[in-house]
Amino acid sequence: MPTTDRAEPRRYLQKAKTKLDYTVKNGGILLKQPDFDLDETLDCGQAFRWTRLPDGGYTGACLNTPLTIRPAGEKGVFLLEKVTEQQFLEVWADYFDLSTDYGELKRRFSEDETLAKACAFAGGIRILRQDSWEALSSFIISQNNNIPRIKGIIARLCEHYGGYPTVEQLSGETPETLGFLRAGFRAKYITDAVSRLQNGLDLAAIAKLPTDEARAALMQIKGVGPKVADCAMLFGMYKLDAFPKDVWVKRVLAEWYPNGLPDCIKGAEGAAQQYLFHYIRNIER
DNA sequence: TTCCAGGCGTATC
DNA sequence: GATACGCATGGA
Repeated sequence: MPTTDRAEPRRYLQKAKTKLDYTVKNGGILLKQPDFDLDETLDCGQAFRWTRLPDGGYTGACLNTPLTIRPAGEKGVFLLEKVTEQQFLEVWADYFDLSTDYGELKRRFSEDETLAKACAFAGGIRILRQDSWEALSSFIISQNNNIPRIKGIIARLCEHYGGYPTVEQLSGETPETLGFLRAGFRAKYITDAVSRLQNGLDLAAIAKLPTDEARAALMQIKGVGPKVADCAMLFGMYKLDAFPKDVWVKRVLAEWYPNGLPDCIKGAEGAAQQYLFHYIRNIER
């Protein structure tokens, strides 16, 4: 699928608030971005198609635009291989949310003592701006499931269709014909989402709704509850105020915020959620 | 073997 | 609205 299928291309060019620091080099892009860590961003349960390479690089894709990105020596410097400047600006600067100042976000969050620790623990987390359908379908598959198996199901899905399937490509499938995914009870949720998206439900339109209305619209789909809806909104519609409450975040709330979340995260609850999610998942095991 | 996983639908009160 | 339970599959 061509990159023009992304819902809001050229967002970086339209809405840049921070200076992009990059150079064109060796047929790729050398990116300098201090608030960015590949493990913390690409292997933290936001997206399920990135594979870690022996040197700490990652290979994966946004819809069907592939990428290999590697650490380029010093900390905070990365090489995006075989990427033109135009593709970098139109796809990857947006996908990696390079127009958002995470340094400023972390300073704001760090007014809160627990969040200060979470931000210091993994300061290289960024919110990936994924395709809305890819994020929605991925998180439908994620429910009551573990990350290695989620990756396996999505890998089988992409292998079968020769890339991430569109709603159109899935329109003829039934839970039975999707048996090759070994997705269990989630297969019928995928086909229900496909059916509704082919019959009026419109992700691009939902993305423009206020968060509460968007959540209600997404929850019409069978198998989409509050948590999956918020993940679809946070990772697939860049609604930073979405706050997915999974088992880990429920532990965060019970153990650290029995009296509610601090005001310093207002408007960026989803980003704060990622720091807290990663923190509790990695210190309690 | 048993427990559990980035939950949700359904039944029941 | 709250709580209890089943659910497909397979990693640990």
